Amino acid sequence: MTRIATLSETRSNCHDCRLRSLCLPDNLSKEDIGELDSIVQRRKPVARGAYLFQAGQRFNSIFAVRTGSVKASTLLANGDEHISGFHLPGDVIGLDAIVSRDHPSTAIALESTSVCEIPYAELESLGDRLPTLQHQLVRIMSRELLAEQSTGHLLTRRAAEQRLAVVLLKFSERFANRGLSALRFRLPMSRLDLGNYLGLVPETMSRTFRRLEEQGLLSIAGKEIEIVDVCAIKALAYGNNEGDLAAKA
Amino acid sequence: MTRIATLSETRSNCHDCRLRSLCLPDNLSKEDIGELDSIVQRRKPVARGAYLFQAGQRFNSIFAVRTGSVKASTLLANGDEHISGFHLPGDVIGLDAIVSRDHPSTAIALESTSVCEIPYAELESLGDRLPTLQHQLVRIMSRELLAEQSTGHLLTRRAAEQRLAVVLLKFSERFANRGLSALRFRLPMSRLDLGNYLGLVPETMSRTFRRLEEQGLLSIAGKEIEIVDVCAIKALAYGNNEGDLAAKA
DNA sequence: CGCATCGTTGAATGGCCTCAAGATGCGTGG
DNA sequence: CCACGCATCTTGAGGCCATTCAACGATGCG
Repeated sequence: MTRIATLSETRSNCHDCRLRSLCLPDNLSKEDIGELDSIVQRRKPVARGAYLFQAGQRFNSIFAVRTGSVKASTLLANGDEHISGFHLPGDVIGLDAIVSRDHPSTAIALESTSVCEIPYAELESLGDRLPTLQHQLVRIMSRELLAEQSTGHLLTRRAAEQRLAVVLLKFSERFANRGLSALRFRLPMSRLDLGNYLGLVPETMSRTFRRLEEQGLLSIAGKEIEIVDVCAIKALAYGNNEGDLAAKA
Repeated sequence: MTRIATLSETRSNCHDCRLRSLCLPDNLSKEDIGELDSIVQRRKPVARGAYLFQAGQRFNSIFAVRTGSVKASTLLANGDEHISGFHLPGDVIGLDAIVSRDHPSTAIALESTSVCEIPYAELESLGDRLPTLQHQLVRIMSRELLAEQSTGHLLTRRAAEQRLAVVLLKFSERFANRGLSALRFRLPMSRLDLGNYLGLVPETMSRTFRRLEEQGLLSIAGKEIEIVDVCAIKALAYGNNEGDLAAKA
């Protein structure tokens, strides 16, 4: 809200952004980045719990997370919230709305979060002139599709411990891609939200975290997670899962 | 394998394709469709059980399903197969490979299946000249992303009956989009594959199908499915799920 | 017609959900 | 700085449902 903070936010640009390589400017020339930069809108941070956009709302822009984190959720017919994913800095949000006129899901900041807003009509026009930018948009969508597939269904089957192991490894990888530690990180969401995402109730989340800590695989302090035994976690997530279902001989 | 069948296949083109509106040619001018058509390769059908491509294989082309059906699967570290999705005529396959050099998953024909192969390098070049084609590619990827999100996690939570109800409604919708009946259709995959996709063992699949039939919601004859009570199925899938977990007051 | 894959049916085990209650943490206001 | 209130998190006991194990029936293909 202060003038100075707003200024320091707006002063930033794509070229100096340390998340550039994850985002739309990747592979672009210096001049092209300047053109992209001119259509990017940087606003003041979104407060914890505030909406970036709501489901059903008209789609106008995609958003790139600069700092903070965001959860994507939909409201089920019975009133339950269903969380479809979490977004970290460098992620691009709203790509699932391009095909329709409206946002299919709601985006809520998990903490104070600053985003770059990119009006889609202008991005599309710019892409018509800058093939490299267009290709990068397609690459980012392909990346999202890949991530969605690999997580979406690794969570369908498998026991609670395995689901948790998978999602922790996914976050570990994502933090590592952003230059942060792969073994010590802070999960930005509550246990309730993470459980919602995994299809587990909070009680099971609590018990499962405790079990993994007792087995010496994790060290937990609130939202701070330390992966103590990476090999064991990986084996649990992807490896020989004797407790798995549909085991083929 | 016969000469005539091959000829009748190769004779087809994008402009006459009845799946045009679901696929890349949608929104394109007649001339642009001709340009797209010139880079599309139509080969003889892929036999049941044969690979379109395998995980790890170099990515060169995307594929559009013309007739038949395809399952996408990955091999887990323990040797289990994990099915990440099913593709019907009009679907575009391989979009998740654009970001990397290699295919992340394997595509296997569930029946005799004919596809259009579209070399991606040529599509990209063509897209640089034809903005409408480029936009359509982005729209298709957005559509896939949306579908992946909505199915991927509706299956995470929920009981067996609800998972089955959700997936049957998804197929119903997809068949309807292709001009087929929304209430009577033939599932192209085995119960084992469908169970794998849903994270349920074959025994549970069998029992769940039978239970829905006994309740008068379905009529089943092998792979042929008839949805008898659509409302009840929808209520089960999305509605008031008292047996659901994480119910919020 | 024989074999292999797929599908079905029946018990028993185990894991996750439900319900209930207490503990912890954190932001707010006194 | 402390007290309060609320949301989040934890812990315990019990029940339900999907998996497991085992065996049989159906189907389809050579």
